[in-house]
Amino acid sequence: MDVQMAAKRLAELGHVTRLEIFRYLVRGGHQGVPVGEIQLALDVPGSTLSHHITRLVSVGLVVQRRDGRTLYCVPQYTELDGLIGFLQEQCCINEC
Amino acid sequence: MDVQMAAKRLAELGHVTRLEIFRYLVRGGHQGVPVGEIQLALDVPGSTLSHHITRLVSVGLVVQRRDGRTLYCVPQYTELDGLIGFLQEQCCINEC
DNA sequence: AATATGTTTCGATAATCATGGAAATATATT
DNA sequence: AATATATTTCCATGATTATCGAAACATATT
Repeated sequence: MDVQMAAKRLAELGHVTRLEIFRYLVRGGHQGVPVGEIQLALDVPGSTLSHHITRLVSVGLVVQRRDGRTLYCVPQYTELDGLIGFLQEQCCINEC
Repeated sequence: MDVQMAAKRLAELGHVTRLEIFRYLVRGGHQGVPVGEIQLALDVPGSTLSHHITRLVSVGLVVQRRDGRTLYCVPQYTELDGLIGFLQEQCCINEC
């Protein structure tokens, strides 16, 4: 992962609401969580929530899958791992 | 580390210039790097650089130490570790 | 086809952030 | 004290972001 992509992903996770959304998704597992369930759980207005999810999707941290009327949001564990790896590489040059 | 602090730190690292500054500091080691050296290395105008460093300091990712005329910027490895830990906890609930 | 449910897009407003030149501050040297 | 070096603060401008109600869109059910 290059530094631009890392920065973009860090920026998207760098917002409390989005970080909480992502956390909620990760806890939900690989099958994904419906947008409506996130809305209920985190108590965020639909339009605001949609905006934040769009941003997470735009950097590849979340993927959406539709099943009938419900849209499932699936956290991309691999991308998060990559981001963690990037930070660790930075850190470990002089530390680990 | 609570979610607010994590989000704040992620947000500050979520900017290419700041991420590059931090990377440069980490590679510089524990003794720290003078502001002027960062400026030279990354080719950022002084006022802009100062602004970004201030932000990194404001969330505890960098600490400054003065020696004569030069201000050394010291990356806080422990805080970065904590942030990485936070992300890993999120990730590992369903994955690792 | 009409209605209900789930989610997004639109649109407007307020807030925050990024940028960099010029001037100011702090410390050192002569 | 005058000058040089290192860095910041001030200031203004432009850009991006956050917020959320209302309306629109998509899919399902009756």
